[in-house]
Amino acid sequence: MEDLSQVLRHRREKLAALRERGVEPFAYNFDPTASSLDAIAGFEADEAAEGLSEAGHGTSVRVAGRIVGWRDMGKSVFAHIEDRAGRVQIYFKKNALGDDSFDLLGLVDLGDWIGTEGGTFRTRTGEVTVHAQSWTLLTKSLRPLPFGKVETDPDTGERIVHSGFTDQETRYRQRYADLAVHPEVREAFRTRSKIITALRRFLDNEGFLEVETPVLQPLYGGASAKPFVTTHHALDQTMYLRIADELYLKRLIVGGLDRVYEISKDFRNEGLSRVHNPEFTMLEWYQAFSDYEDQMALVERMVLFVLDEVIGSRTIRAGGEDVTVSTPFRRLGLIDGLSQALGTDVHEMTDAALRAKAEELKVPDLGGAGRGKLVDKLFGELVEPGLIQPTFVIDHPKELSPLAKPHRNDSRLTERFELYIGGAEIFNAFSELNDPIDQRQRFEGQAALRAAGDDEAQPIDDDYIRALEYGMPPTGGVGMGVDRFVMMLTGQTSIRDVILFPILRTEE
RNA sequence: GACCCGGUAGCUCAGCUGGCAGAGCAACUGACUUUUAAUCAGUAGGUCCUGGGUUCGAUUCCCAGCCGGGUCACCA
Repeated sequence: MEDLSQVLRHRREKLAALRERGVEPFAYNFDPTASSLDAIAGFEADEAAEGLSEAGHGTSVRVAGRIVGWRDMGKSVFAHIEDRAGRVQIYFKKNALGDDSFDLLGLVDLGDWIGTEGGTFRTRTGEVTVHAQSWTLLTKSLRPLPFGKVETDPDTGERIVHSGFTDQETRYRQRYADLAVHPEVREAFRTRSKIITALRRFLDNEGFLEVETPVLQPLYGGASAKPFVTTHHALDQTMYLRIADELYLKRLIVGGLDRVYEISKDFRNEGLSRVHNPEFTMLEWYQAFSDYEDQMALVERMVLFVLDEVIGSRTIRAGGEDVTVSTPFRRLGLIDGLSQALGTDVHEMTDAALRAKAEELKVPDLGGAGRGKLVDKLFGELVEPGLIQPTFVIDHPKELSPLAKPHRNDSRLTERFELYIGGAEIFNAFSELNDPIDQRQRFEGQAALRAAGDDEAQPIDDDYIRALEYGMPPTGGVGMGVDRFVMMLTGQTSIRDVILFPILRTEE
């Protein structure tokens, strides 16, 4: 006999007892006629139409679900089952089921899946309930789920959970158990799915084509990040998991697919945090003939569309404040914002003065940061945390943006924006650099940084240059961190709460 | 990577200054045919994260490690 804990042993014993009595504990199928909530709604409709039987029963239903509540009264049992729609109470009565069927209920546990059929009725306390005429075990659960006791506050109707399942580590490692006992977690991931569907619908309506580009790439690019590296054996070739989709999508613009988007898993070999998971979901789109101004307008429409379609409110909880989203979003030049914060025109400051300011503020990890990086660090320190209301931060220094087009009015800057909401960066976009000669120079600048030890500088992609040489029309492009977008819309504060299976160290 | 907090029954947690390991819920046995945190009576259940050390004796103190959470750093 396996060395099982007492609770697991009891379940195995019940499994054996079921088989002894000729019951298959792992059934093959069941055919419900209604969801839990449909069963309740059906009864209420019958009741309103005065269509109940003399016994007070509505239409008979077949429902199936996981047992989440069990109150044994001796010769009757009240249980709750839960399915995708919600929960409904089942009433098992000995003289309605017969002795054999009723006695088998003794081998049922919380967490088992069952199907049942019967008429619906309203109990003395008013709850619409299925009066079981028959029931069947669909799956025996051999491991107890960590259900809390659920109480409904009689005054407020609020759901109070006692002794619930709260250990973060176990909830992430055993997401199946977390989902099984937490309807609100299931709901959060349904919302995530709806948000992604809404994003797709929005872009489809705008005439974009959804495409798929390589996850395994011979050369990575499109962002500054360390990649995961692997080997393809047959080709005997080093491959990288993509860190961004950008360069492949822009190749498609060159090819004449002039509005494309991709929703992808990207991978960055970096640390984990509340807002970083090494594997994360990115949405990128590229639109020919548009610039970053056009894309700011598109992003505004997109955010409102998703809020209206999915959340049903334009007020969300972000960065610890209620944020009411209204367009147009505020625009703030990165240099202007920093100049205001410093009380000095940044353009007038020497590199040494910027560095001195950064050191004064104890900005960490300055290293050999150049002017652009200093400006960016100072902005991040002084301005970013206050960007709670939706704000486009625009016109970043050139050296920070090797794939962005030079600003039409200021060659030191690029046409770029990042959208901040709740203090978090969620969108990043440019007027895309399409001059292949300039692009090669930018790549070479990156190569120099790389040679100087910056392992996140972007490698030179000759094939991408070749594509640009054929001619890429003026193009606006946007990248969005989907996980962070979902966090923002749903008020979650950890990225792990919007990713079903976040990365954790392996057990043992 | 640094710092702080945590790891005890299936779950949620208590365990004082080192002295036989505790509760609630879940489980098990019994009672109960409209209950809903059902109720009542009883029973069982432990690698106190791991490995060392100190001690007559360690869940407790010390050291090292593992795993998680948080903060910071990194990640434009």
